Amino acid sequence: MEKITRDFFNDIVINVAQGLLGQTLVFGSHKAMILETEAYGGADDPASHAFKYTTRSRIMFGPPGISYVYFIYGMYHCLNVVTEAEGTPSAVLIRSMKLLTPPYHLLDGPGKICREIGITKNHNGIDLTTQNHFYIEKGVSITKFEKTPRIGISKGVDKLWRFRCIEELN
DNA sequence: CGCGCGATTGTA
DNA sequence: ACAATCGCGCGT
Repeated sequence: MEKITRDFFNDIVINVAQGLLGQTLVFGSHKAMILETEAYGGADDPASHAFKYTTRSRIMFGPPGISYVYFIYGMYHCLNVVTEAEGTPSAVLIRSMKLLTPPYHLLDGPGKICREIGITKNHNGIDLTTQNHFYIEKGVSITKFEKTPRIGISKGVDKLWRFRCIEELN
């Protein structure tokens, strides 16, 4: 299959968030189709970790195509992919996927995704465009998806930056 | 160094 | 509606 290149991620974050729907995440022996994403920006987005530059968010200020994995609520990890040019902070949070490898079920929620396939902070800062065990490959074309406010945030609720496939959800 | 909170989830 | 659970970010 065809690995997605840096050019794809070097685009405005909402384009990448939409474009990732239907693509396939490869992580070791696991494969899964991306069904739901959220876009997070920089100084213009108070909901984003990159609203300010910190030791944690600095990865979002770096080059596109790099993984951003953070630990939250004392027990969950969340997987993102950095987008836009270096110096323009943004990332796409992967919220739900359908496993294409056993046990083939729906991974509905960013914490569940990382728990099930074993993504941790050890996988933070990895260049997904140069790896052979952790990358995103071209999947199916998605036409029907909805745009809604992002989940679990208190600021920036006005932005419709959550993208979710309408079918495929079973 | 101490403290409050969070891009979540499972249970009640 | 709420507890679990702890690293991060910020103030002192």
